[in-house]
Amino acid sequence: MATKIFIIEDEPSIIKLVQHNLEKEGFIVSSSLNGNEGLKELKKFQPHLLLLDWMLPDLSGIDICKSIRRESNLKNLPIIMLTAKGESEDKIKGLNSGADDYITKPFSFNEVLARINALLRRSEPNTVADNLEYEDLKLDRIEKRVYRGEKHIDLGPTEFRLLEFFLVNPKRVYTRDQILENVWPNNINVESRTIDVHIRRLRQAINIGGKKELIRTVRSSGYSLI
Amino acid sequence: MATKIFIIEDEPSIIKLVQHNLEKEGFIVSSSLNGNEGLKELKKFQPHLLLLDWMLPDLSGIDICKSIRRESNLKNLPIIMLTAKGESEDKIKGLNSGADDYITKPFSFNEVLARINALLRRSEPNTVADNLEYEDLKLDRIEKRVYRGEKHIDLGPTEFRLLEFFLVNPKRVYTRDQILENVWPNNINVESRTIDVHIRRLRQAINIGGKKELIRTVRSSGYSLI
DNA sequence: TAAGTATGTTACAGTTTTGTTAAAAATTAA
DNA sequence: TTAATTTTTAACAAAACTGTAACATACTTA
Repeated sequence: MATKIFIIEDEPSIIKLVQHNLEKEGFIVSSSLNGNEGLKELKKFQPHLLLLDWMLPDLSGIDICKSIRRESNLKNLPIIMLTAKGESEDKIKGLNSGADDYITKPFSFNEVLARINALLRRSEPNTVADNLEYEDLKLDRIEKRVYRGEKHIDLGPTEFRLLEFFLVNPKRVYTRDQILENVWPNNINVESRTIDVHIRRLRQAINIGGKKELIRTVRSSGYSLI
Repeated sequence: MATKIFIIEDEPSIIKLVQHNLEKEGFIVSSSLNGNEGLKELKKFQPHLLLLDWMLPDLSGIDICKSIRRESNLKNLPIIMLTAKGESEDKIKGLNSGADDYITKPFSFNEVLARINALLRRSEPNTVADNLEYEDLKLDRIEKRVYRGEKHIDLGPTEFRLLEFFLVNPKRVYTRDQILENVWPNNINVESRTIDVHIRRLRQAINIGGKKELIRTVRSSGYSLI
C-alpha cells in the first residue's frame, strides 16, 4: 500500500513544492491551508505521516499536535514540525508537544524527504521497503509474490501476511498473541491454534524440494523465521 | 528497567556534559572516545539508544551506523547523529545511512534530551535486544536462543528461564526457594529436588565439548552461575 | 569410620504443547 | 446464483517437556 502524507501549511508555495515532489516519489499527498479544517480532513484522510506548520492563521501547530496526541487512533501518527522558528527553546517545545521531528525553514526538499523516510522507517517498518528478503526467500509487496531462490511460491492471503510479518524481523520469536495482533485484521477473534494450521501451510509452501526449514518452533513461546 | 544510552564521541568535554546530565535524568550511560572500540563496547552494553558523533578519529559515524544496521540484533537501535556538519547534504547522508535523527553542534542539552525522548517514545519497546552475557555464554531474549561461544545450544523452556535468571546476577548464590519463586510460575508447587534435576539438565546442555563447568553447587545453600 | 545429610543421576509416567488432517463454515469469484 | 477458494475449528497423533521417585555418590560430623 502506498504511503499517505498529509500537510498542514498556510503558505501555498511550500505546499506546492513539497506536495509535488512527494507525489513524484510515490506518496499519496493531501493538504490543508489552515488548522481547524486540516484537523478534520486529516481524520478522514488517515495519513501515515503529518507535515505540520507551526504558524497557522487559526490554531497553532503546537495545539494541533497536542490535540492529535489525545485522539486514541492518532496517538502514534508520526509528525514532523515545519517552521521558521530555529531557536533551541522552540524546538524543545515542539518536540515535547508530541512532534517526532522538527525541520526549520528554509529547507531543501531532499532534507524533508530524508527525514520522512527516517521517521517512517522507525514508525512502521512495513511502510518503507517494497520487498523483504531473508536468505533465499524474497517477498515482493508490490507484486504480492514470494520466491524461494528462483522458484515462485503461491501463498494464500493469510500465509502471505504471516510471512511478511516474520520477514520484517527475522530470527525474532513471536508469541501467538503477537502474531494474531499483527497478522489478523483488528478485533477479530480466532483460536490461537488456528495460527498453527497456517504455520503448517506456510511451512509446506516454502519448504520446496527438500530445502532447509525456515520456520522455527519455540516451545511454549511461539514461532520465528529461523 | 532503566533506559541505557551509549555515546560515541571523541570530544571529552561533550561526553562529560551529556553523560552527566543524562545520568541526572535517570539514564544509565556509557561512552567511548573512538569508533572501533565504541562498536565493541556498544555490543556488550546493549543500549536502548545511541548518540553518535559524525567525525571520529578512526571510523566515521556513517560507517558505524551502516555497520549497526547490518547486525540483526541491533537493527532497530535508535540512533541520533551528533555533529558539527550543518549542511543539508550531510543531514541527508546521515539519515540515509540509517540514523533516526540528527543534531548539529552547538546544541543545548535540553534539545538533546527532547530528541532522545521523542525517539524513545517512537521506538517500539522491546525491539532493542536485552541480551545477557557471561564469559562465553550468551542468551538472546528476543530470539530466545543461547550460545556457548559460537555454538548454539538448545534448551527447554524451564532450562531457558533458569539460565536467564542466573545470568542477571552471575556469581550470586540462590537458595532453592529463591529459584522456585523466580523461575517457576506463581502459585505452582513443586518439590525443591525438582530444581536439582533441571540444574543437571542445564549443566549438561551448556557444558559442551569439555568446556568449563559454569554452574556451582554451594552445599546447603543452593546454586550460582560460577 | 559410620551414620546422617545433601546433591547427582537416571528412568519413566503423566502432562502439555505442537503437528497433522479433514471437514464444516465463511468468503470470494465467476 | 453456484462454484471455487480460503479460513477456522475440532479431533487425534506425535513430540517435547516436567516432576517425581529411587538409587548412587559425595560430603559432614560425631
